[in-house]
Amino acid sequence: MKKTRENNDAVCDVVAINEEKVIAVIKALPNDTEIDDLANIFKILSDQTRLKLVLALAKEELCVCDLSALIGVSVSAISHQLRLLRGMRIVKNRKEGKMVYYSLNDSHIENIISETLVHINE
Amino acid sequence: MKKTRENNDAVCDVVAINEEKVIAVIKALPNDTEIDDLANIFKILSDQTRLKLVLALAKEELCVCDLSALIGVSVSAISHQLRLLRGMRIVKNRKEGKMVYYSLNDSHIENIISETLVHINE
DNA sequence: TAAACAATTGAGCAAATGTTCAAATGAAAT
DNA sequence: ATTTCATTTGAACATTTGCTCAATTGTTTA
Repeated sequence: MKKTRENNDAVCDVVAINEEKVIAVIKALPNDTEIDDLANIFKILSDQTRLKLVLALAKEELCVCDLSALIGVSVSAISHQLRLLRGMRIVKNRKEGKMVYYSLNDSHIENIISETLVHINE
Repeated sequence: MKKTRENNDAVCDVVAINEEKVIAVIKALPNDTEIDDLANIFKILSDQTRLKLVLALAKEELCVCDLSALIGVSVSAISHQLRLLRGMRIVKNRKEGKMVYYSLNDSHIENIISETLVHINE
């Protein structure tokens, strides 16, 4: 029951259970930047509100107020989430008087979602 | 400055800025279950550790210890995340003595990821 | 049988997340 | 000019998340 340290840590005691395999896999993996980008795209789509925003805007250009009614979430919450989507250049907006109209700025996102829908309905 | 309620809530004061549009979009959206499933898939891929697990297991069957070394996260943390991935049937495992080998249980996931990689490298 | 060890599990904790609330901004209408 | 209203913004808050730590399980080895 020694507890010097390193009891449950990253590296297992066996020097290398499959060092070659591990190294080969590491080399085959996307690089850190790509993995980071991947995770960020999945993260932005992982919230129901944001996902619905993207799905809706893929169909129609809509104002914040409409989006709020459509999704059933407060205008404020919608606005906060739109900000994040704008930050990732997934949506863009256009002002018309008091109103702000949002639309999709990224057709690839639709492909990602439809690919995932295929997966779900398999 | 009336604060009866409903000041900042879901529905804007204008009776229907674009009721038809909104209703049309609602009808065009995936149903609630599908949206929920979509969000859950994106959520499970939105964490770097889990994403790396999936990417690694897409290349090779690996034991928990190897995965821990490969990703650089404690065995315990890896095990916790593998549990979630197992829960979503994204990975499966196989026991061999003390060791547990994990592999991908879902080829669709690879398509989703590669579709997203295309998007990133555009 | 006891010791070793890969893996799992549950509790605890700090950080991140999504919402609400209240106030601010900016454009249109009176 | 003042009011109205769509939208934005920042702070506060509760919840969720992913990790560590310690203990446990189950299998192999001595």
